[in-house]
Amino acid sequence: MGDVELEVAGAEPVRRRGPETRAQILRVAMQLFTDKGFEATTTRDIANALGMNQSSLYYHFKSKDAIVTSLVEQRRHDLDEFVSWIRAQPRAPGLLRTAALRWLDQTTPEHLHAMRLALANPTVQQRLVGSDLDVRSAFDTVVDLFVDPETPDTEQLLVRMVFDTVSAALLSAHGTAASADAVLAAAREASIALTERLEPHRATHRQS
Amino acid sequence: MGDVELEVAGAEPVRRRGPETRAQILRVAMQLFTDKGFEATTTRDIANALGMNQSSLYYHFKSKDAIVTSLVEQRRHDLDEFVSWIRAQPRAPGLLRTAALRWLDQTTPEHLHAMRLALANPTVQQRLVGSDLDVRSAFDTVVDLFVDPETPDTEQLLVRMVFDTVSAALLSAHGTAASADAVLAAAREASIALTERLEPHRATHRQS
DNA sequence: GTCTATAGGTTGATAGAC
DNA sequence: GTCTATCAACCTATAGAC
Repeated sequence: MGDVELEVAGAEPVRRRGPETRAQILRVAMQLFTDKGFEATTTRDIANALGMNQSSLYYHFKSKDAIVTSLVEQRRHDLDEFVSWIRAQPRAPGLLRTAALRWLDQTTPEHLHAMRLALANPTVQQRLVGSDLDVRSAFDTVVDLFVDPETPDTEQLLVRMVFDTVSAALLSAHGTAASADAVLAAAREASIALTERLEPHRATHRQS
Repeated sequence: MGDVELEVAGAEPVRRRGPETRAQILRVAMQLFTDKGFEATTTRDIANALGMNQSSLYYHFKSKDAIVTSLVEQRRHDLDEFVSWIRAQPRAPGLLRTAALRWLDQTTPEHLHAMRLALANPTVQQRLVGSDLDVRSAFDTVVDLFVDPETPDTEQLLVRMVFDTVSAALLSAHGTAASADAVLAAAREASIALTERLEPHRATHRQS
């Protein structure tokens, strides 16, 4: 394989490493895991990108798994906050769109990185199913707010898709020159279009 | 890791293997690559699922890579057919939706399997970029029919998303009990909702 | 904190008998 | 066609010096 030794930090192998080596490892690992995938990225790759020895990583993390895990934790935390917020909202017509748009508004560039990482590593996510870091299970509770057991499967799925428009946009944008802003704007349009279909009775008043 | 030795064929390790061993290998490999990912699936996994020896695979395929490659080829072929069809269509208003729905109509269960495989193995797809089997490049030519260089990035991305609704639906459906039909129905709804936004002047006449 | 050295375990692939 | 045997390569992780 043409292993082209991806440039990671923007600079050469990081020469001067600040006091927060741990954070730098995470930054580099995030990039490599996203570009080459978790399994295809070796601990040597990460260490080399930082100009350090492979074994030195193990002073900061107890295993390769602990590195991804740490990366996922942050994302799971943000998600939990969103879930709390939405559970606290009164159920009102139009809440689906309101919630979806809020989810989009609070999506930072870091969130986008995290989503790219998740998209690039489905196996890692799958391995975390059932654990504290299971991302999908958090969304389940959100979806349940808008759906009851009698709701047709197709509609249940559409509700999920409303909250997954950012991932969908990232998927379609992959390999193109689309900016982060374009991705978010497209996701917003998609969320609006989908909710329009799920909550057609609108366009009149907006709740404060 | 709790390697639970996934049941693949529905039956125990395939006892009687027909004359088309090659096809069986492909079937099993498709399933394993989708469930565990290409890198995490060993040639031993594949062989065991078929009740044969690891080295025997190399009589039918020259390498592990050749197995995935063969899997991707079929999908690329179907895509090319769709591209030819759409290029032959006259450009008319509403073509975007017409094309998207046709794309959905011709989506067979096998296509869904192939898309699941692709979603589960982003790294494999990336490795194929630029080659004959690059799937995304085929879509580029489709998207170009509906977009010119001056089109805003956001709209370009939305057009891509119109053709990616099946992948998006599969992504959201992952881990749920949604059937293939529900996935396709949701994808259809999404395509309609998105094209409604991109081609708002409709709902009047439909071209024959 | 970072290094050298190395253990211990897999993995993809080949050689050759049957 | 399938098997046994085997290998070289590579990877994660640990031990211990500095």
